[in-house]
Amino acid sequence: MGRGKIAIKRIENQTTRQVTFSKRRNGLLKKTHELSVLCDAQIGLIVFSGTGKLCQYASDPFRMEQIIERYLKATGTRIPEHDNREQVLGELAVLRKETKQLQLSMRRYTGEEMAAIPFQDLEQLEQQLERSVAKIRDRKNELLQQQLENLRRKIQENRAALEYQQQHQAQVAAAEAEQQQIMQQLQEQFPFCGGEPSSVLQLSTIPPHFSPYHLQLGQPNPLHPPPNSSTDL
Amino acid sequence: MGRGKIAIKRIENQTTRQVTFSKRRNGLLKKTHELSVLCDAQIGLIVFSGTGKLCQYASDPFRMEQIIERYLKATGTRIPEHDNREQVLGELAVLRKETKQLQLSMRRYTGEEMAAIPFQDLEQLEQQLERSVAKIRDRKNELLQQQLENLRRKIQENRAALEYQQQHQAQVAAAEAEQQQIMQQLQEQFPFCGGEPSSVLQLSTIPPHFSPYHLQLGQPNPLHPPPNSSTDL
DNA sequence: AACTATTTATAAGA
DNA sequence: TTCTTATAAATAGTT
Repeated sequence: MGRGKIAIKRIENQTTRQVTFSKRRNGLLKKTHELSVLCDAQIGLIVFSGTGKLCQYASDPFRMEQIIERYLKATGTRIPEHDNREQVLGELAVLRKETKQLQLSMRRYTGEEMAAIPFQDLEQLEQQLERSVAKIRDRKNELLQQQLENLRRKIQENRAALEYQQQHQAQVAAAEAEQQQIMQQLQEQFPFCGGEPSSVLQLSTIPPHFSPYHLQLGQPNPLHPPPNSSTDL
Repeated sequence: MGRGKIAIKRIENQTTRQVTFSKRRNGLLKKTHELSVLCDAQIGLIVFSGTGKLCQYASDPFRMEQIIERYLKATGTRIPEHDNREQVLGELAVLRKETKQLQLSMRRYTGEEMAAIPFQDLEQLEQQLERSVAKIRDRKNELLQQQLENLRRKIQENRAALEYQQQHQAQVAAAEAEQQQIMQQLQEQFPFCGGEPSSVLQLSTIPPHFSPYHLQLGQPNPLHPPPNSSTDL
């Protein structure tokens, strides 16, 4: 059809080829549509041009995927490597088996389902469980020891702080008593003086090692630990 | 084209529709082929007739699957439910998780990997294991009891058989002795007779309760158990 | 893209 | 389905 007849073989002239492609592609789409409408057919058409451009037709209420799906189903074809299907199914099988095995093991470890286990295996299982229990007891002991150690240390710290405080109070009391005594002696020797001694005199009566710089509250002095601090409980 | 022009809408007459389908389908296939050859295009055509029959065209060096594959790749489409893909992947995820969990449980039951378990859980685990061990011991006992019972029964059977045999032998011996005695007496009283007595006389000397019908070899008589059969061992 | 001479497709009938 | 054939439609080559 046309001014001349042409042979059905690749058109060598690129321009002519592209023009013809354009014209005939439209014709093909039109014919495809007409067939699907006139005869109630489900049609999918996929065209990749020589330059790689895609053009498609799918008869109306459907989409190309549905038609492809129906095609694959009808022909029993699978798109290879469209997914890693085989691989996934393989892993699934392996996992199913593994899970089943594990569940069985667990049931044996919890003492269910023993009817099928022969005596020898029961013996082994028992021994394994005994070993597990032993390990768990060890671990429990370990934890208990740690906790104990923690408590012990805290108690020690508390005691050290307490003892230091007590010692301090005693020394303060001693200092106060000494001061009282001195003041009393002063009053006896100099009854004409007022009740308050000079601050200079008062300060000099406190022993020099009680200056604030020697106090380390809350932390026992590691060089001079209080007595009985390291052996009991 | 043809004797008359027709509107592009579904042909209601079924025969006409099928005839038209056949003609136009051929035309479409021809046009498709021509386009693919003339213009070097990759074309896939899928046609399902109104009656469900499939007809297809794929431009030559290719097969339909390749064209579909290229199409899917080009459009980034996935065929939904082309398999139970989602379902499979879902199961895979679940199984992976389950297996991991089971492996962890197993490791705990075998006493590995306890570093992360708090004391309370260790306690529980220990108790569970103790219960398992108890169950296994029960089961072992059960099996041992069964075995014991089997042995006991066999011994009993053996003893019964043995006793019967002994008793039988004793009675046979007694009968033989009796017979000897009778024969001796006979010979003393009738020295003229030959050494062999009649078979009738011989048979009559065996007690009647030793007929074969009373023998039940291999199964002790439950109504008359042999002495000492139920308390020892 | 539009034109048009010609080829091709096909509707209706057999 | 296939053949026939009048006619509609498609399109090759041209502009």
